[in-house]
Amino acid sequence: MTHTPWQPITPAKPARERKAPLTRDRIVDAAMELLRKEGYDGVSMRKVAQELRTGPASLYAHVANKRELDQLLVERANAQLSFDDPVDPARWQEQLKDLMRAMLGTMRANPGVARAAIGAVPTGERALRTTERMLALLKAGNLPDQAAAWAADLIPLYVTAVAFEETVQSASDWTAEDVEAFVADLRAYLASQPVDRFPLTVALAGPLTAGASGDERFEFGITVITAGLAALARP
Amino acid sequence: MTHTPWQPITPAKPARERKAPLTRDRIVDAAMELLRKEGYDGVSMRKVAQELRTGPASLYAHVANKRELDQLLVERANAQLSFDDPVDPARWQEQLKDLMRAMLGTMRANPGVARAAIGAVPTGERALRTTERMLALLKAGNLPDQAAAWAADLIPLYVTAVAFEETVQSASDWTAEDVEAFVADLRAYLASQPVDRFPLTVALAGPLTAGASGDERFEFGITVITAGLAALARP
DNA sequence: CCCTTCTTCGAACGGTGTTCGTTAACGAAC
DNA sequence: GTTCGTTAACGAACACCGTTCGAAGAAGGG
Repeated sequence: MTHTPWQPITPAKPARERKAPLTRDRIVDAAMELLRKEGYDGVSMRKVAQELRTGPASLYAHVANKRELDQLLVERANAQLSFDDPVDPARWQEQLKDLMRAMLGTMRANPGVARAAIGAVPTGERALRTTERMLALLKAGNLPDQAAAWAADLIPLYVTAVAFEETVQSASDWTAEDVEAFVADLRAYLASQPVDRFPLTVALAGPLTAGASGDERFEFGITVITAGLAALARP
Repeated sequence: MTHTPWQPITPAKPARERKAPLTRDRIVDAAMELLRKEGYDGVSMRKVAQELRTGPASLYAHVANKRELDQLLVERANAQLSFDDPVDPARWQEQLKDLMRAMLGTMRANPGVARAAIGAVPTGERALRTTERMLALLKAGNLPDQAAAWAADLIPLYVTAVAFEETVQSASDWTAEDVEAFVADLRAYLASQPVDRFPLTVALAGPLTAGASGDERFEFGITVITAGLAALARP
């Protein structure tokens, strides 16, 4: 209905322009940029493809699926971690805390990575370096093998969960003031509960909503975990 | 092309059949059933509506959006928790562990709830009861207010993260054998790493992959957390 | 009986991950 | 130098998703 008969059906030549070849790395680059710019939900196969001036189908020649791309993003973020100071058995607890802070740091620097990392067994080379470091610190703390191994599972789980919670909270377009207002609302809500049914919740409405945006909560968490691990150390 | 001229254009009467009125509860019921049957990804507004023999738009008169429905599901699952034995200061650590076990239990019984709960501040009435119970146990353990409050945040975070990891692992169609095979593969992968770069990872390949499907890992976690909290108790 | 208010819901919008089948490009073999 | 086979690129489509709009029916009050 739109083209006259003498026009060829195939529109002459799209003349596929010569462009830089698509590679895994270029895909991860583009995805990472998108992740930093727009968060996890901003990373879709379509947008990544568009960034590379192509269609979504082209990506599947280099990446199995979205989950694999997610894992590659986690791996890329993990690569930013580096452990300079050598393991010092006398300071293993502080060094372990430093490692957890660093892990949270990279996740904060790349918002959305936590969402991709949670519930994905990290098997990349970079993740292995982190695991190795963690195990070294735990063994320096004289933990039994099984305890060290399970701790190496527990720690990333906690750090990732914290980071994930943060990125959900600051999702999309919340400003610092929005968060503050939300926390204030929550505090008021808790304080307004019936005292006879929830006496402690009402009494602790303040502490419960304290340090929501700061690092104090996280510091508390890593203190608890480190202390708990130290309690398991062999004499 | 299908109806003859003398038929009226409008098909007489859709005669909207009289049906049980849609309510919040019926929607949550249907969603909960779907959640249990097909996991979190099986719960979509469309499928819930279909289960109720209506269209997705109908749900929005009773539920603000998907996030609210998720929270209602979490609330529903929380309602299954009950705390019968009174707080006993002498046994606060064991009682706290029991609470964590119960929380994980309800999340396991309703696969997908963890996914809905993670990163959502629980403000429902049932969630408050859990918080209250937790605070009571922590205060029984002589923890300072701020420590108790932050612990009441840390504990659900950990339990939810564990449950979420489990539901991702057992997502959709993995059988117990599949999980076992995956774990075996992972162990072999870890053991095959270069010894000079990852000595501990290689040496601990066994412990690292132990107890993946059992409760030992979780027991380890709650032991660490409880011990860490006990270390913060006021003298 | 009418008028208002609320519920229901078909249709559509703009997104998502993924697959299919065709087309273009390139390296090797003749 | 030309042909051939392999592979990367990609347009189009599929089957979904959450959400919105507007019209139609039901229900209640005056």
